[in-house]
Amino acid sequence: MSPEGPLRRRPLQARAQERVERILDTAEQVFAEVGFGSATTNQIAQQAGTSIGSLYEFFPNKEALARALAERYIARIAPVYDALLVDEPALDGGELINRIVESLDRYFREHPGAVPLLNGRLTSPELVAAGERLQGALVAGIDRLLANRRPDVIAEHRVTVAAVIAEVTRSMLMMADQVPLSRRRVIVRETERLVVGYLTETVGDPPEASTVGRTKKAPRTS
Amino acid sequence: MSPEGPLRRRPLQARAQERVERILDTAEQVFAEVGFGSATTNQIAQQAGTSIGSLYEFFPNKEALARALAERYIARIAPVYDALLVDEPALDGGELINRIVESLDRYFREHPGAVPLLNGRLTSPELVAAGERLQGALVAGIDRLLANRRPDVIAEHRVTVAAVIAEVTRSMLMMADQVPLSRRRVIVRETERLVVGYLTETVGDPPEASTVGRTKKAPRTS
DNA sequence: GGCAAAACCGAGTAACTGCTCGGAAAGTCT
DNA sequence: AGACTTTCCGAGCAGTTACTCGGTTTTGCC
Repeated sequence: MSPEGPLRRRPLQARAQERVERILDTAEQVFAEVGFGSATTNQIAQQAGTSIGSLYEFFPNKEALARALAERYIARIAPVYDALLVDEPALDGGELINRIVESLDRYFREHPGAVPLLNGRLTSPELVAAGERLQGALVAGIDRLLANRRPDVIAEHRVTVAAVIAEVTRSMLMMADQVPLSRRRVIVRETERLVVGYLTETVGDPPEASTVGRTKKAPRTS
Repeated sequence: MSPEGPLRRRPLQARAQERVERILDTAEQVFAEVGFGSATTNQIAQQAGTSIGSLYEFFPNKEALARALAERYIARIAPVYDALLVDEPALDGGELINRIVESLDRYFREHPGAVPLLNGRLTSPELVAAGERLQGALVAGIDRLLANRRPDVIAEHRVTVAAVIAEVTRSMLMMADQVPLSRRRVIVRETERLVVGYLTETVGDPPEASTVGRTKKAPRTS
């Protein structure tokens, strides 16, 4: 689709590869700080401890920086998403939710660089698109899990529920990322409650394994 | 706090006032499209059908555009928030939630210009700060409502719950804003379910009016 | 060591940016 | 109409930006 790849020339030597990584790290940070538009390539190069010449040796232009950054994000995070979204029959619904939410939280805690991709504050269209693709993968994965566990729910409703869960999880985790660590745990737990409560309310699915006798129906809101 | 107001000179004649409004409208649009950093004052002026000279006649600099925009947002939306957050004893919990969510949704539908303030995609620090102030008001308001209705919940937990509800509502409404109108209604209804389900799960509060005898406690998860 | 390819550098350039300024035009008042 | 204020304009200035290019240094290989 894109006329040219993000890299003008592929770095062959280890030194150059490290340099490219360092440039991307810095770009990530600077973009997050001042936005894509206000970020300057000169500053990025300098802050990365290299020269603009070297930067442009590998990246054809400023936008390519964002594109390469997006690709790096996706490459790093995609496996995590995939692993997250395989069903594990041993777990009940609530435990499954806990696993998903907490795994995502742990990932973002350990890789804070991936946060900007989902917090919506990005300005480069490339990065925004990458974030949306990722979120789409999360929706699809949750939808698959739901289909597995709740074949009775009709597909149309199911995809809505999946989208809601994905969005809420994303938004809450981004919120958790902006508070001190002690509070972060609280928010993560609230996220789990939120999703569980929502599922109970919509799909009538209690987090416990099977029906325990409580036959409370979801309210008819017509 | 701010050394100078956002306007260099206040427009006195009607023509000038309209011009200022048109400049702000355009700035809003351009900021949303390309971000604050990449937006150029020349382009904003031209797209607003005026000249840079006129733009700088009223706005001392580019940042002042963002500041004025933020003030306009706040001035427009604050009354809505205030009206939203007064308790109405006639309504039960679920109805109250519905009122809040649907009023907010209606406001954003009728005033799409206010959306950027809360969707997090803004780049100017001024606008981000304004959005956060607004969100803070929502949290405080919900907290007040909760305190009214549920004096048994301890304050610390209550403010957490309020923050979660505010964040989730915000995030869902922003999501609703990006889909076609028919789907939008669906998302709004899901938002209500989400909040109701969450309240049931955490505070043990059913949307119905008062205690009906069920003394189910909030789950002890520690 | 010799040599070619890869990597690195940073002063320089063309283009663009935010913003000014002097003057023309439109509005208001008497 | 005349005088004064407000509004409008856009060429142009000083500073900045993305990006180039010629040359130097480093690396890999014989």
